[in-house]
Amino acid sequence: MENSSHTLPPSSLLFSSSPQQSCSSGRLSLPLSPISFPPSPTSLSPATAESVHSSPPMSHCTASQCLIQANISDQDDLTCLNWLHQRGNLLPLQPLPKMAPLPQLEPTQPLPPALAKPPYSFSSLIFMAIEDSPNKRLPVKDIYDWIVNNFPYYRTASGGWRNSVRHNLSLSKSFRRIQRDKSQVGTQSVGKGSLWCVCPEYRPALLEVLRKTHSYHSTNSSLINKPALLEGADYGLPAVCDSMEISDPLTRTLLLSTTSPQINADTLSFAENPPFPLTPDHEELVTMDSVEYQQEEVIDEMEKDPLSDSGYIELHYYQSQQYQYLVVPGDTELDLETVEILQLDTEAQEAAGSLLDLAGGGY
DNA sequence: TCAGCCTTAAACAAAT
DNA sequence: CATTTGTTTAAGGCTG
Repeated sequence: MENSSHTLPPSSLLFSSSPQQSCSSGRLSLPLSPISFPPSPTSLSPATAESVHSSPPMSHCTASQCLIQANISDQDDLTCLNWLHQRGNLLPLQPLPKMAPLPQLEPTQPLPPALAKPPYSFSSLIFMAIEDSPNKRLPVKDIYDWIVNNFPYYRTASGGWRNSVRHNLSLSKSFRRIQRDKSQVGTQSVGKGSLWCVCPEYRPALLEVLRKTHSYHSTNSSLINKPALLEGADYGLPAVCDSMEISDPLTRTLLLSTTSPQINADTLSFAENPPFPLTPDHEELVTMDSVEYQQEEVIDEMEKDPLSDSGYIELHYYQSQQYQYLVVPGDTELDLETVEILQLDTEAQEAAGSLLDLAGGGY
């Protein structure tokens, strides 16, 4: 197994993703406050904000959903940009005034990372944008906005990249177009075009690409082209360690995910509250309110996770520029004190290691 | 060399 | 009518 020290920095604890875990189960008792998860619809247009409030009521939720919910409740204003200010190391991403003059650089002066082209492919950018949305679906315009807001390079780039975004959406099998809910015509602006989401079956691959790109560029400082949200954070989670804040979408995308689609927290939230019917046919357009969703079908399509029946869960965290995880018994009371104990518990680490070996290794 | 992936550009149609 | 959105084709660069 590689890169898994099985030590867990308590304050960088993220989430387990056992299907059985839910906020209402009481088994996850993370002292997560104050959570300052970005409300995500930061850059959303009013048309998209509509979809935020159209989320189905959650009788129970996944850890990530609880986080998001907790935050949304604190920030009703969907245009609130406070989360961007909540980390001192987000200067390049601070919401610049729309017409803010960009720094004038000498011709020979290298571009600061925030203004250099990000290393991420358009597919990855789109993926991150969609993943960072509350309902995992965005219209094209909001994908543009997300990219611009998170990667200042595109603020000044010629408009051709938007064409590339649309080109990617259309051409890539990873993304699926879904119709907006037309039932709200007359009450709110429906907006132009469709919503785009990530095809669940391609999500693991997209995550893997993101991980590889992230890992490569985080270990090659000369090639640094960090997403603005991570600027100054060394791709790590120092802010998380300090305050349990997870402010950047890339980190959230990576850390709230696991290698297994079945126990992926976002996938679970998606499966529990699908914003639209899933069909294997990429060409098919469906309305979001017309088809009953069958969770079992999605689960069946997913690869069986070796840990799913083991009674163990995965904890994902970031340490030493590596994404690592620890496997602990599923009924562990996951407060920080317990985590600290686990960190010192070599027996648990050995158990985790053997389980991980069984599960097929780490990152 | 080749295939595959990605980016960029462009043209066009449809929707708003 | 202008703009946005979505699709398609083509070409070139990069990489394994």
